[in-house]
Amino acid sequence: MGTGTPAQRRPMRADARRNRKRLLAEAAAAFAEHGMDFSLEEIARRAGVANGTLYGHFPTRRALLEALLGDRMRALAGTGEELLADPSPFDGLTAWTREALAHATLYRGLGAALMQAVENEASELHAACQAVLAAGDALVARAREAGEVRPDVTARDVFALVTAVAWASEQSSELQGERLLAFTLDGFRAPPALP
Amino acid sequence: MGTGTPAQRRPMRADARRNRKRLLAEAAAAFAEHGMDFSLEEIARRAGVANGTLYGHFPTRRALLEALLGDRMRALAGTGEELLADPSPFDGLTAWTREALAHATLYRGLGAALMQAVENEASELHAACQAVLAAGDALVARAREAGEVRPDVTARDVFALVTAVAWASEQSSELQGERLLAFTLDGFRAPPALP
DNA sequence: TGGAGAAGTTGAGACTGTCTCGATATATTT
DNA sequence: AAATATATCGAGACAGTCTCAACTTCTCCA
Repeated sequence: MGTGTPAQRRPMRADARRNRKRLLAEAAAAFAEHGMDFSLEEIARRAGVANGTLYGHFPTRRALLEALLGDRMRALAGTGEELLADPSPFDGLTAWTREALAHATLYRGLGAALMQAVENEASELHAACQAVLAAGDALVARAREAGEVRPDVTARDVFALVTAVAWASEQSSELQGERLLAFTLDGFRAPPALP
Repeated sequence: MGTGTPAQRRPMRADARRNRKRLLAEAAAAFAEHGMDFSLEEIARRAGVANGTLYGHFPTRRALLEALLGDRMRALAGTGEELLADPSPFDGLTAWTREALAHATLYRGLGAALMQAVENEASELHAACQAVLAAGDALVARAREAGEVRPDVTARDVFALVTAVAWASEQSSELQGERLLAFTLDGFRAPPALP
C-alpha cells in the first residue's frame, strides 16, 4: 500500500497514481471551498473511489492536508530565492513575508501543520519546510549583513511570526493581518546605528 | 432550560446551579489534562449527569469552553489595571503582555475563540474581552503619552499579536514564545525621538 | 502471451463524538 | 399539597474517522 511518499522499491501502480492525483485534486477543491472542515468520505466519493482507498493513500486527514501543502511551500521557497535579487535587502524580506502571509491566508487553517512540520522531521512536509527556511535564511542573512535587521533574528523567527500573524488575520480580518505584519517587521528591523 | 447566561427572570434552580458548577469543574480538569480534545460525553459522565443535561447548559462545545475562559479573562483585565501603577509605562505594558502570554499558553487552543469573541458581540465572552481591551487600552494610552510606543498602536493590536504569539508558541515551544514576544514588543516601541 | 503474485481497491461496519427530544422527575410557588 | 415552571434523563439519529478481510487489477517474467 502507498505510504504517501513516492514508493521506494517500485514505482506506484498506474491506477494508484491516477487515484492519488484525483484525490488530491478533489481535496484541493473542497479545501478551497470549505476550508479545513470537509469530510474525507466526500472527497473519496467525489474522486470516484471507495473510502478505504483514500485511507490507503493518506492514512490520516493530516497526511492529506500536508500533501496538499507541499507544493505551495516549494513555490514559496522559489519566490524567496528570486527576491534575493531585490536591491534592498529589507524590502526583499518584506516582500517575502507578504508573500508568505498571502500563502498562509489562502491555506487558512493549515498554519498549525506548518509550524509543526518545521520541528518534526518525520513529517511529510519537513523537507519543504527546510527549503522555505533555507530561502528565508538567505534573505535574512543578506539583510543582516546590510545592517537592516537585528543581528539575532533568524529565518525561523520570521517564519513563526508570519505564520502567527496569518493565523490572527484568519480569526479577524485580512486588513488586521497587514497591520500586524507591519508592526512585526518593525520589530525585526535593526535600530538606527549610533556612531 | 439554562441559557448559559444567568437567568433573567428567576434565579436558576438549585440543582441546575449545582450541575452547572460541576460540569464546569470537570471541564476545567479535562481541559487541563487533554487540551481541547476532550469528549463532552465524558464530562457529563464524570460530573454525574446525563449527556442531555450538559447540552442544556452549554448548547455547543464552544459555549462550554467560553464559559471556562470567562473567569480568566476577567482576571487578566484586573492585572492590567494593577499594572497601571508600574512606574514605567512600557514596562507595565510588557509585563501585561507577558501575563497574557502565560494565560493564553495555559488555555492552549482557545486563542481562536478569544480572537473571535473580540469581534462578535453575540459571544458569551464579548463582555470579558471588552474588559480586557479596556485594561489594555489604559496601558497603551499611558505608554503612548509617555512617548514609549508608536502612536498608531492600539490595544486591539497588542491583544491580537500576543494571542498570535501564544498560538505560535503552542505549536513549537514556550521558549520560542518568549523570543517572539520580545520582537513583537520592539515592533510596538516608539523609535527614539530625533530632535 | 498468460498466469502467478504483488499491489491496490472495495465497502460494510465498528467506533466515537455531537446533538435532539419526548418522557419523566424535581424544585419552587401559592 | 397541588399546580406550575424548570431541569434532567437517556435512547437514538446522524455524521465523521478509520479498519480489514475479501476481491480485483496491474505488472512482470517465463
